[in-house]
Amino acid sequence: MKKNFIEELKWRRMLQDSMPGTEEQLAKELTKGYIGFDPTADSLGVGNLVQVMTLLHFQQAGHAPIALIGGATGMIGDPSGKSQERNLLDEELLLHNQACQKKQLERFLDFNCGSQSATIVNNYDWFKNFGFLDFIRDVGKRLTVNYMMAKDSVKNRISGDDREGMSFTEFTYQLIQGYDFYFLWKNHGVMLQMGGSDQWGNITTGTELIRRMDGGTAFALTTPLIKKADGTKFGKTEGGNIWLDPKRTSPYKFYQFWLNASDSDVENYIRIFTLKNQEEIDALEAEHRLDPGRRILQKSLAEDITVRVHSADDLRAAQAASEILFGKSTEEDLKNISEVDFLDIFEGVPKGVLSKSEFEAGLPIIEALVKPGFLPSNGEARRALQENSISINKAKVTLDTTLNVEHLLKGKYVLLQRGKKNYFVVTVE
RNA sequence: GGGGAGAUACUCAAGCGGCCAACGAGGACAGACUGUAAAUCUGUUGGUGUACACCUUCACAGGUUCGAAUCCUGUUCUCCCCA
Repeated sequence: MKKNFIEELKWRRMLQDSMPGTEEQLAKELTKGYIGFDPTADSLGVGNLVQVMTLLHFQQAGHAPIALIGGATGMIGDPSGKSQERNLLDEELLLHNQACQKKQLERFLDFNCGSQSATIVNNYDWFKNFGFLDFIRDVGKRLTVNYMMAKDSVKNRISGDDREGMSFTEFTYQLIQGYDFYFLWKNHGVMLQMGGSDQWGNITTGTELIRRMDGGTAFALTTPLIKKADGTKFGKTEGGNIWLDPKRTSPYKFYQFWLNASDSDVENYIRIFTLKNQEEIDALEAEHRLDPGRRILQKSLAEDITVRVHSADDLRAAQAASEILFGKSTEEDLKNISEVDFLDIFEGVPKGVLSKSEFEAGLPIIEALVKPGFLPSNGEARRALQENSISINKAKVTLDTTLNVEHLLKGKYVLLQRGKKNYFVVTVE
């Protein structure tokens, strides 16, 4: 039985807004719908995952999803939600990024299931030979500047307190994106564009163009922007973005990111980022409330999504690593694991080197912290020690500690740690 | 082109010529408490030595002074108003 797309999004809290008639259109026939992705990086981030999941639900509801890679629009930069002009990207980089993102999308969407198969298009294909004069004549003529100025993305940039002004290039962005929709509608029969709620203005420019150029009808649907309870931006940590690419964000960090979701956020996340159905989620939430400390929801969220994005093996490794790093493990446990496991667990952890000779002579703790590059200065190291925040091989140490060969794990590693979460592996050679 | 305001550490933002490594707020980090949370409390937040010390910092370059983030000159940049 096919799911009802709109209903599905609603209970998952993924529906912000849709144009009248959208639901009827979807009920009527197999519909093609698309979402645009920005190829500004060679990997999608967790922020993009909302859109990926939207496409996945769309496909599961019996429709055909299209991912549009914004090769052309990426060169311009979407002004929505930004107060500063974007740096432009060159063509070669865009193509590389696009190829990488495509691979990631393939992990979610089914690209080979007949009429519902997912497809990927690149708007660079139809823009690269579209001349400027042709464009302003055929497209630019259709919309008034007044209409374009009324969009929030533009208004915020030319008025408002922290306005920065905006270049003509960015001003035309909505026309380019609008034309994408027209092009897909005209040539591929695409009836629906979806996106985050910040895209509403750009999407409706598309439906407006379709109406004015060909008198056609098309639909729009947006998902809410994910907000965290503390008001900070979703998908970013102090360390930067959380990416799907394991080379950028290790599966361990990825797992930890979800596991660390706050109680107030996780109820949204589990609806949005997993395919668990309503009953499963209700049951998990009930269990979670009985004992929030066990973090049932966070765990099942993190497991589900880590397996989907990475693999079951990566999940196991991440869990094992978490157990060692955060569980009640001791120096004994560290000594007992194999070298392979050790390296595996600390794969994503920063590393440094010390020479064997100075180690054998006995190394004052401060030097051991600073020399390999774990802490930036002696003062910092001293402070950290006074705070009682430094551990060697999971055991707290004090200022007067001296490191020697007895501290070595497997004969050549030392695990430095500041606080609960900051680890550093020193290799002695 | 004319006039005005400004440039201080991660960010915002105080700073009578000496008591300024520089108030305060936010952020970040750590400790206690916890659930690897939230909230709360506490501490830290230029470098070296740790004791009062010394060194490098308040856009840049000079100058005045026993002494300058603080005064003067020039340079660069930013913002605002008028044309």
